Amino acid sequence: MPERISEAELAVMEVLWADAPLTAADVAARLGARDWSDRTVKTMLGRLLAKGVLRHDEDGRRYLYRPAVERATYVAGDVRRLVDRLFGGRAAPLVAHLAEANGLSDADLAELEALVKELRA
Amino acid sequence: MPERISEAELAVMEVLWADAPLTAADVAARLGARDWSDRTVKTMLGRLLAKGVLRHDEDGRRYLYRPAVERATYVAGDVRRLVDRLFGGRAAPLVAHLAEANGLSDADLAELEALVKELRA
DNA sequence: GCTTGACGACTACAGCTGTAATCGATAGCA
DNA sequence: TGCTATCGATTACAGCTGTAGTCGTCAAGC
Repeated sequence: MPERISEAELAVMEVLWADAPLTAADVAARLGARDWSDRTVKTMLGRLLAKGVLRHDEDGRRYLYRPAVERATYVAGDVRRLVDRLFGGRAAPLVAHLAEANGLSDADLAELEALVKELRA
Repeated sequence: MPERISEAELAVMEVLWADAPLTAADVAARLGARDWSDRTVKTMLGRLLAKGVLRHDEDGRRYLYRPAVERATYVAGDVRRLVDRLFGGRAAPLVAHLAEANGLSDADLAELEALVKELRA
């Protein structure tokens, strides 16, 4: 059962995937670009705890937060949802789409060629 | 400005991308698997009209609905959002992820190899 | 010791989403 | 011509999301 993480919640997760454990204040500080009130950050942390994708340990009177799911796990779930929703559950058409949409540079293609070669070996 | 389409709304769009124009009743009939009340289908159609992704023409006392955006356009936008959100805006890491996550079968890899070869030519 | 500031818990509220119900007009059948 | 089934328009309502504000407590400085 892959827990859904919303857009704003994801920003918080990214901070903690990059560095953990952190206090709520630390997280807020590292979300400078978003310019949220620290109240808002607290709300996000609370919701993420409720969803089970964050853990917290007591540190005196406050909490230290850290991810309870790995980024790769979340990413995999999200990609799978996209593939299921829009490409009939098959990855190959998505790759074809990326290629056709000019989403792949020459360098990407070279890299991809090497990757394919390796996987087929 | 790519209009967001929710999960349930997408089901309605898929019906109309597959065959249009259709009446509300037709759409409801083709959503059998979802088993929605036709009220619900009407709500979806109304919201999709408001979002500008559907058009309707009058047909006597009722409407005939058809898409105002192509499926490929919507898919491209959605894929781009995913790539931006989780892969730093670069498509190659997504492809690598798909490969590593065993999302690609042997047949997919063969197909992909041919595709890469063609694109690099 | 008393005050103030930090912290977590709880509450708020509007917009979106899923899932409908109700209302008013009308078209077709009896 | 009057009743009923149908259609679109409007309204409902709970849960999620973005974005906070309020409250009670406790710790640290004065």
